[in-house]
Amino acid sequence: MSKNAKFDRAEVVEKATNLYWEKGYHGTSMRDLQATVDLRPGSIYAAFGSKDNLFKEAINHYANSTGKLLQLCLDETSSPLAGLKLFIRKITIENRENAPSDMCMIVKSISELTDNDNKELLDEAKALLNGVESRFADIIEDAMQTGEISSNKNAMDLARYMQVQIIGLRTYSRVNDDQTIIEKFIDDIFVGAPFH
Amino acid sequence: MSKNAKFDRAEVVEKATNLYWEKGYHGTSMRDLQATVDLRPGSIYAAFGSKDNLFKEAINHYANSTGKLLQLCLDETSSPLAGLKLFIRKITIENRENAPSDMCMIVKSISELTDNDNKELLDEAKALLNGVESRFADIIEDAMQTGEISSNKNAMDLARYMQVQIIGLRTYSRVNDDQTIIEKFIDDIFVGAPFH
DNA sequence: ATGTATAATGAACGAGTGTTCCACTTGAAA
DNA sequence: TTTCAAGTGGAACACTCGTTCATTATACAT
Repeated sequence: MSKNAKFDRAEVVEKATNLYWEKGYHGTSMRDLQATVDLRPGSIYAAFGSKDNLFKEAINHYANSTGKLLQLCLDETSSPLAGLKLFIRKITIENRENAPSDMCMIVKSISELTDNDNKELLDEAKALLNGVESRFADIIEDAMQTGEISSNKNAMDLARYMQVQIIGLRTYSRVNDDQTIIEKFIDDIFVGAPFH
Repeated sequence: MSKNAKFDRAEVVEKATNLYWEKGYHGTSMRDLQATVDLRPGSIYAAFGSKDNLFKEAINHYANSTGKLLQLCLDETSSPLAGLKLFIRKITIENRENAPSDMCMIVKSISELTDNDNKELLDEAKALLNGVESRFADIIEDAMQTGEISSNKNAMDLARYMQVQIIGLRTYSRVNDDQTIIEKFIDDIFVGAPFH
């Protein structure tokens, strides 16, 4: 063996994630990254291999953190739907000021990446968004089990509905960030047609 | 006087728009543009000034075309809401294969541009999206006049609701492009809570 | 036919891109 | 204390970026 006391990898990924999240894949240069994670190219490339690879690790870290936040919301509320609602409130309102961007990093990535130029990263982002959707479906099935939602509904349909509302709302909130309007919209999501 | 038989400016803007729409602002290089509009840098810079300026013209052209499409949909249907629904169907399903991207170019731009690095273009895009929203509000007010919608609803609220649904659905359709699901979703938009 | 103002061309500029390479440093094993 | 594989720093590479500008081509007025 030899030396192994390097930088804190988790911390580097966290910082890289925030930069990619803010500026997007194309808007972030390796020199931007080098500066914000305070590492020289040699170290970054030894640890992550390429800009693409670092991005992949970043977006996975993002999805992971978001998943943990969702679980936290479910744990501190009394029902699946209440947890879901708290989660939406957190990402659209409460965590807004500290977040690098108003929008979901996965959605931003899906929006800017193309099949022609960045197929691999795009597919990664799509897979992660699908992961979120099936997590939503699980939660909704829990809600059907407890009777919070009528059990003759289709969980996948509702999960999809949730997904569209959140994507739409977060993007919309970049143009109109009136907090009361956003809050009202969140309330309306849960009395929307698919739930009846 | 002297020479004035130049290239067709409208045609150049159209081609530039499609490229920006597909690849985004950062993903499109001036050399990409030079190739697709078949002009040398000198001509482009004489006519448009800069990459930013050309983008501004492109996104305005896009908003204009979309506005015309919406009007067309209203003209060939029997009610404001039917027109709106046809419009949504067109942009999400019918025009899909010919379009450079599944998503709305304005939304893509709002998603990728930042206040720090591209404030001017971002503000332009936001203004255009707000323009769409007030157009929606006008249409909804028409629908209230004809009794298609209860007139104790708030037109701005409904316009905002439409906006969020369209943004969410178009983005979502990039991950799941099952046509029957998209169609079902469009139907559901118009029986959604805000309409009752 | 000639002169002239304007448009189009494309080489070139400096700065920035992702990435590589190698000399240097480090710290655990011997 | 010596050894040496692994980690780090930073100059440099080949290329691309947005943009400029001197040159050449063009078409109208005379």
